[in-house]
Amino acid sequence: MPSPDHRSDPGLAHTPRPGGIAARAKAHAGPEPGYLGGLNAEQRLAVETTEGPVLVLAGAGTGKTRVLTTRIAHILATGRAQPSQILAVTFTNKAAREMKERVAHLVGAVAEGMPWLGTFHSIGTRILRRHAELVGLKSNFTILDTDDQIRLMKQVIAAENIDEKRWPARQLAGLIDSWKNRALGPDQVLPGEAQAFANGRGGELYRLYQERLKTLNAADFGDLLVEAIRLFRENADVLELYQRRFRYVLVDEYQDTNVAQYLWLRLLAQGREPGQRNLACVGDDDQSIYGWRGAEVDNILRFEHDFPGARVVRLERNYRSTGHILTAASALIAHNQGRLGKTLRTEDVAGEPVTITGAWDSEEEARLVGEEIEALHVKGHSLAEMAILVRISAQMRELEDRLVQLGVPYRVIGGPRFYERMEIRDALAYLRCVASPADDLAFERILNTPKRGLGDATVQVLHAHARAARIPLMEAARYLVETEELKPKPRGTLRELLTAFGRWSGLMDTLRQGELAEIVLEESGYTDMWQRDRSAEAAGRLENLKELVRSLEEFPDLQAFLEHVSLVMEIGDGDTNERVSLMTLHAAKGLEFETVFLPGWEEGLFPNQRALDESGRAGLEEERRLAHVGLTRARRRARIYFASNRRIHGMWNATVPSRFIDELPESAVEVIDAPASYSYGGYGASRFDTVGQTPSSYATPGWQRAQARGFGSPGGGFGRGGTGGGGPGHGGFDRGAGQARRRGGTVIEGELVAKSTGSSAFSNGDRVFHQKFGPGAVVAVDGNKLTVDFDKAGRKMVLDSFVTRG
DNA sequence: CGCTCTCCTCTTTTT
DNA sequence: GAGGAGAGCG
Repeated sequence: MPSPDHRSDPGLAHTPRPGGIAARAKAHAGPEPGYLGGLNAEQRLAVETTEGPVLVLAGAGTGKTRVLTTRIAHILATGRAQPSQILAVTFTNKAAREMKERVAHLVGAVAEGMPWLGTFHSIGTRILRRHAELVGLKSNFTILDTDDQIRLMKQVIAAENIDEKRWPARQLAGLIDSWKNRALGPDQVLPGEAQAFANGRGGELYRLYQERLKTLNAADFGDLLVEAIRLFRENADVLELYQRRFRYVLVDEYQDTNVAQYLWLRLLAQGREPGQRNLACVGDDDQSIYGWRGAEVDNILRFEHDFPGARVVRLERNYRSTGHILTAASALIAHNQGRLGKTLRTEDVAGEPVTITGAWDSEEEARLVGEEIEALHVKGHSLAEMAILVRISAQMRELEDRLVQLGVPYRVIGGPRFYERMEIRDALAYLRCVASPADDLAFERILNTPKRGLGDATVQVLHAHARAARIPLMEAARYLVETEELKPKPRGTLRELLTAFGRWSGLMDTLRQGELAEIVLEESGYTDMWQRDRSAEAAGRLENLKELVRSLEEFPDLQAFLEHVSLVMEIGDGDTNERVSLMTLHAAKGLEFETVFLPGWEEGLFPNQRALDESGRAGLEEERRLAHVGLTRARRRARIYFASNRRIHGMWNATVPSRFIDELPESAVEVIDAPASYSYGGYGASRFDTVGQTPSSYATPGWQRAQARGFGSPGGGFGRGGTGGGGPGHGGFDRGAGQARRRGGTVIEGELVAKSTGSSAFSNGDRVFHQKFGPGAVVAVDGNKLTVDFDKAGRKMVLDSFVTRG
C-alpha cells in the first residue's frame, strides 16, 4: 500500500511510495500481507489485478519476475486457487526453476509445490502423455531432439529419392519447424511455402515425416505444442477439463510466444465462464529477440485486441541501471517503430557514461576489452560482475584467446550444451536402447559406435527388413542373426551386441541406473574407445561421461532420467566463482552485471547483415532490441567497442561502426580515444547521420574521404599520414594489421612479464597438458610464460598456470 | 569397411 | 579459419 499513513503490520518494512491506486488496493482489505511489502504502485496493481486478462508490460529491470511470483503468492494466499489450479508457463527451465523457488520462498513450501508451473514444452508433454492415444501416440512416446529430427528427415528424403545435397534435411527441418511454430499441419501448409522445398514436395515430406514419427512413437519439440492443440480442438471434453482446472493462467516472456503457443494459451485461458478467463501475460515488446525462431511480437502488440477488456499495466521504474545507461538504452530503442511504448526511468544517479571505443581490428578490440577487465579487477571489481556480450559466437574465440593470455578466468555461457555433446548423446543412445528396444534412432546411432564393423551395408539390410516387416530395427536384427542374409563376421558381431543388450535390459531392475550405465559403457567398449583416443578432447569427454553417470544417480529411475534429458537440456549449474562471463546477447537476456562489455558494434555484424537481408526493417528492429537488451544488462558500466577491420569467414573486411552507435544520445556517451592504438580514435559522423539528427561533434572528415575511396574506414590513412592513398584491397589491410600486431606484441610482453612471479616450475622438454590445446611439449620458458608445441594444436604461448604436467 | 582428403558452408537458440 | 560431410581410395 503506497500511502504513508497506512497502518501496517508490525515489522513490515516497506518504503512508502507515491501512487494513486490506494483505493483499488484497499478493496482487498484486511491486514496487509507481508509479501506485498516493497512493491511499487504499478507492481502492486499488476499483482492484485487477479481477475480477467492482464498484460503486464515490464521493461528491463523493472521487477518482472518479482511481480509474477508475488502474483502467484497472492492468488494462493487469498485462497483464490489451489496450487494445482494455477498454470504458469515459462520458456526456459531456468526461468521455471527460479519461479518455483521464489514462490516457495514467498508462501512457504506448499505441499505439492506447483505441479503446473513449467515450460510450454514440459506442460505440453504432460498433457499429451495423459491423452496420447487421442493423437495417435502411446503415452511413453519419446521426444526427439534436433539431431534425431534431422536424421529422420534425411531418411524420409532419401526414401523419396530426393537428392539430399540439393535439398538438405536441415532446410526441411527449418521449414517444418516454421510450420509447427504456426500450428500448421501438413494439410494446412500454404501451397506457396510447400513449393519452397524439392519442387513442391515440402508438404508431402512433412506428412511422411509425421507418419514416421507416429510409427516410431515419437514427437519432436514442435509436436509437444501442436499435437496438444490438436488434442484440444478435437476433444472438447478434454479441453474443458483443463479449462476448468486452470483458474489462473500466467505467462512469462509473452513477447517470445509463437503462434502455436498463443493458440495453446488461448484455448486454455478462454473458458466459457468469465471466472475462467484469468490470464496474465508478462512481457516486454522491446526485448523480443526471438523473431527468427517464430516468436510473434504481434502477440503482445495485439493483446488488448485478442482479449477484450484486458487491463494493461506498465512497469517503467527501473531498479537496475544508472541514469546514463538507461538514457542510452531508451534513446536507442526509441528508433523502433511499432512498439507499445514505455519510458524507463530510474531514481539512481547518472553514473558513468556509456563508453565507445574504436579499435583497429578485432584483435586490438579483444586486447582493449581484456585490459579494461584487468584494470577494473585491480581496482577491486569482481570478475563475476563483468560480462562480455557478443552478437555471434564466432566473436568469442578471439576474446577467449585474449583472456587466456592474460590469465583472466572466464566462463562461456550457452555454447554447446552438455547433453548435446557427442559422447553424451552416444551414451544416452545406449541407455535409450536399453530402456526401450524399439528406439530405432538410438539403435542406429550406436550400432557402429565404437567401430565394430557394422557399417553401411549392415544398416541397409537391417533397414530393409525392418521396413518390410514393420518392426523396430533391434527386432529385425534379432531375426537376421538367425538367417544367412548377413555375412558371418557382421552377423557374429551383431549377435554379440544383441546378447549384450538383452543382458543389460535384464539388469535394469536390479541395478541402480548409474551402475548400469557404467556397465553398459564399459562392456560396449565405448569408454574404451575414448581411453584409446589420444586427442586433446578425449580426457574431457571421459570426464563428461563420469558426470553423466553421476547425474544419473539423482533420478529415481532410467525412464525419469531420459524424460528429464529430452526436455531439460542442461546439467549442473555454472559456478558463480570469480570469472568473467562470456556469452551471446541472446543468452544474456534476463541476466545483469555491474559492467557489460559490448564488442563488435559494426555494420554487418551488429546489426547483422543476414538479419537485414532476410527480414528487412523487422530484422533491423529486432537487432536494435538486441542492442537494447545488451545495454540494459548493465547496472553501472556499459562499454561499447567496434573494430575497423574484422575477419569474416576467414577474410579480412573493412568495417563501419554500427548505426546503433550513432543512435545513442551524446549526453549519455563518452567516446574513448584508445591510447597506444592504431585504431582511429573516435568514430565518424557516419553516413547514417540522417537529416534532422544531431551531427556528431567527433566527426572526422577523413572518414568520408576514405568512404569515397572504397575503404570502410580511414584505416590505412589515419594517424600515420599520407598512406591513405594506398588504395583499397588487402595489401593495405595486411600492412595495417601487421603493424598493429607487432605493436600489440610489445604490450603483451609488458603485461605478462609484469605478472610473472619468479621463474616457472617447468623447463624445456617437459610434457604438459592444456585444457584447451591438449598434450604438448615445452620448447621455451620465459618467466611464467611457456612456449609449447602441442601435439594437435601446434605451437602456442601459454601461461604456466594453464597447464598441468602430463 | 574405414580412413583421409577435399569441398562447402558459415547468425542468433530453447525446448 | 574451421568444422562437418561426402567422396574416393586403400
